[in-house]
Amino acid sequence: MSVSIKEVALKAGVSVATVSRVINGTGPVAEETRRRIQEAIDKLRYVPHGAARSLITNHTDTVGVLLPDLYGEFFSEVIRGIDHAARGSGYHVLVSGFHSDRAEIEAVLRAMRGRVDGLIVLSPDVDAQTLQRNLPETLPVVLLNTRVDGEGASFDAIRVDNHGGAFAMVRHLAALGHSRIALIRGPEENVDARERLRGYREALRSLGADNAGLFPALEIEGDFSEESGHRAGRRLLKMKPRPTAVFAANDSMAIGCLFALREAGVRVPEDVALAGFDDIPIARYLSPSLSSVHVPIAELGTRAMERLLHALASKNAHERLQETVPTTLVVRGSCGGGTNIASSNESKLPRGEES
Amino acid sequence: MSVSIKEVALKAGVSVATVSRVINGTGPVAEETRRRIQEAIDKLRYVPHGAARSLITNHTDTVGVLLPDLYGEFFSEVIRGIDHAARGSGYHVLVSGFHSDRAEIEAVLRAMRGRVDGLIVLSPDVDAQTLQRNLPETLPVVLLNTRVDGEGASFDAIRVDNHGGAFAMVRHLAALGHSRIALIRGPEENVDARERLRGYREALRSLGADNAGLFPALEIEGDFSEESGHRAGRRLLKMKPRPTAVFAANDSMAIGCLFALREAGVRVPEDVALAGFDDIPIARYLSPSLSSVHVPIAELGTRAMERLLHALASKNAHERLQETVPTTLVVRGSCGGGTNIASSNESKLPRGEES
DNA sequence: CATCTGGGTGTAAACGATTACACCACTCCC
DNA sequence: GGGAGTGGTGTAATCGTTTACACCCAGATG
Repeated sequence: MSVSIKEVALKAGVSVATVSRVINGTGPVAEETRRRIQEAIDKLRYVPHGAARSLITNHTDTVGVLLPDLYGEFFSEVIRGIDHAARGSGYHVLVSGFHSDRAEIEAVLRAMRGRVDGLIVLSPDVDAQTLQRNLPETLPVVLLNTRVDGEGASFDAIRVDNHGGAFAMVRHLAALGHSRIALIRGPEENVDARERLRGYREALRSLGADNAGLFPALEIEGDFSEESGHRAGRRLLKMKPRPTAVFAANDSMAIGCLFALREAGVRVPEDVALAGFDDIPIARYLSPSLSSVHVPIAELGTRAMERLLHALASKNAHERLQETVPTTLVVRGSCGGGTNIASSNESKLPRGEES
Repeated sequence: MSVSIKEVALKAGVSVATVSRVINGTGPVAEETRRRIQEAIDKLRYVPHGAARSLITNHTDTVGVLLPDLYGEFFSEVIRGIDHAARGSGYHVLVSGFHSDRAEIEAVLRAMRGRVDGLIVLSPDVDAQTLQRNLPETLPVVLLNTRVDGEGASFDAIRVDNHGGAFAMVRHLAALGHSRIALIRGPEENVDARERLRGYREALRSLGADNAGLFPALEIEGDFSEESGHRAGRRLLKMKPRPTAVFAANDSMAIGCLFALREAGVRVPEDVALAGFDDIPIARYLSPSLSSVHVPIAELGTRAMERLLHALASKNAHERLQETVPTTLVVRGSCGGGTNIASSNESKLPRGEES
């Protein structure tokens, strides 16, 4: 099998303790001894055994990341943000996906014991209770876009200002003169989707009572996938009177919808205005370029990691925080605010954190 | 600290051995005893300690994935494929990114010792030698799109048929009547980029000697990023005579280039035909939709994981294989093969594995 | 000269699990 | 009734590290 510290010690003619000391740079070692040991290490290609080490030191230098699905640009960006912050502090990242049934998430959670020092959980579908029950309370956890109701205060949490972003986008579309604004919803059980829906409804309500009566009819269901956006686009075209603007609860669905509209020969934004949510990188490269609510995705990951590092540093005795990251309105061609040459009318309207 | 097997044993009034037997379902245990132990486990919320367990059992049920960068859809797709296959077999995935300098990759490699049972390394930039030197030879490794020269036979390897795909695409463009076909190259040190370049050059050469004299002038450098594609697009517009077709060594650069062309009011495909490589999911949603060389990305990850599982099952005593995954030509609107309504002229031309 | 100091080193006990082996109490069978 | 099984359990070694503690041997100090 693999070479262990004992064999190094044997070869160098010293005890394992001394070898350990030169590896970790702890305690005094004579220069000559150090040289001999280093030589043995190199010659034998010795590499310390991570599991053994973390068994005694009680830390792993690894953080776990739990994601509901490894699909799409959103998650890859989050991971990138996390990995970046993690590596900067000498941590490794253990990524695990799960499909949202309770049994599986419990299994994954338990598998983390002894392998990670902390956890970042991104789970818009599963509530914090399930986590609570399956984790030792000594383990630092940061929740990302996860519903925390009531007792969630035992975890740190970061979430995106979904409500505020949706609200702002709908108001923007209305300001452009649209009165029949449709929404392509996200999945029912997803907390992001619910918040965006809430933002949409409240924006319409804030625009006057007569609109308020209309909105249920202008909501079309979707599940965040491009395909569901495509289906929604087709259903939308059959509605009469046809909506003059469509707000998709994420960019993937907006893209699917755009595709459906184009197939039908409907022009965007001339015939129908379109907007999405997330502002994934390709949004700007579509044509017309897609207006969207910008979410600083990678930054979200970075923030989460920073919070986790902080928890780790204070041995989880720190104050728990619930943080909301603001979103930004990005107006491009697809909602017809100006010309539809993508690059010329891009503008960012910063928004506060009111939510 | 966390609750250990000893405390469970104490509470249930049995020895740790019996508790272990209940947990792992090994050996006979009286029904009554089992019940008592299970009760203690539940009450104490006991979860076995992963590191301790893997120290003695000598396996971790975890595979490591090393990626040069966590950026973009390509990598997220690969991870998705790997994770899918891994979970299906009860393995976890430890993802780590690195920036391509040798020191960092060595550090990451060493950190894996004792934490993983096997490794999938995706490293188009770093050669296999460095790996060889920093890994115990008992560790199963699958290389993905990595250069293996000479002695690489000690690792399994999977790679994409870059050469064949590029060759086919250039031939296709030529068949459409283009004679001035430019290439936006990928980074010099990247093995995928090099193979695509080789395919491009050989295709031109195969088309006749007079073309052969031209090609060096029609190569523009890039680095696989959208931004470099954008720059390349601008340089391309200044060339005279202007190329009639552009083949970008990946889709990201094609997108950047498309953007540059559009800014300049140059129509695609009427004025300039455009094609990419990878066929990332958004390719079909651009307008015009992007012709590309399809690479089955997630499948690549899945295959790699399957090979790794096979190696694991045979304790790394299996036969090493070098496999080339075929690519497929996907003709869409951007290269002007027919009309440019995306959905109507999409076609896949299957290709063999000749390379 | 005895004592102290401190650098350099080894011994052995952890860490939290798994598992070979031994043991005991039965039943079964000749 | 004495072995041979067999189901149920405990003891203790083991995995590869780290680290508290003890030890030894200078040289310095009183």
